[in-house]
Amino acid sequence: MYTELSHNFAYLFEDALLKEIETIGVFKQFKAEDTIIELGDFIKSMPLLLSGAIKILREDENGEELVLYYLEKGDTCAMTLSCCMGQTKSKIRAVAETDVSLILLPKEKMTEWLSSYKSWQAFILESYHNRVEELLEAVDTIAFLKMEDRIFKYLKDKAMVNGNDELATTHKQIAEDLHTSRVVISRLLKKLENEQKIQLFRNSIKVLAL
DNA sequence: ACATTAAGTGATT
DNA sequence: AATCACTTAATGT
Repeated sequence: MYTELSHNFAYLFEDALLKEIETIGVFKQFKAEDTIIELGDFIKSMPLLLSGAIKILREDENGEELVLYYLEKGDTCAMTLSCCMGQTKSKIRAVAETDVSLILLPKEKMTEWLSSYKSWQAFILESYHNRVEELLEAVDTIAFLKMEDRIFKYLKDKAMVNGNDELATTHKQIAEDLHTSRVVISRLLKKLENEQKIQLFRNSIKVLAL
């Protein structure tokens, strides 16, 4: 675990902190599609992403959902940060996009290290900054982009975090992620295919214009 | 052979 | 962009 840890975080944290993370952190793995955080969960520890990607979704009481952004290696979850501070329930759902490995750190440590490690403080602030930026981008996408552009952006993002331009997904799933109907997705995907931007197959889509 | 799920399409709002 | 209604194609049992 230490090798994986230092591989991802050595440039961020000093040795003493890496050692602490190594002894205190709990290594965990998830398979693709596994739910990592459910809506309403109490957060008692914060994750450091070592590998894979996590999809962050907003969801209402009816199970209607909407993808906000993805987390990748070296990231941590901003929701976790604010939940650890305020003792509140999670307002988002986190689902493993790919196979994921991460380290869980108890929330007491995360606040304790804020004062004891400069590098930790910088990392937390930087993470907050990045998450806010991503949230704003998500808002812009929903507010200002037409559905057709949203789909294409979604496909590109998905290809990016998966490291694969062949996406194993269905029109129905895309519709759920973007919170629209399947028929709309099918139509616009067909249009994108005619524009030579993607190729459609049953249960998969190949993104051409990356 | 039959049922189920994924995807394509015209018409309407 | 959403919804309805219907068709076609692929896949599972």
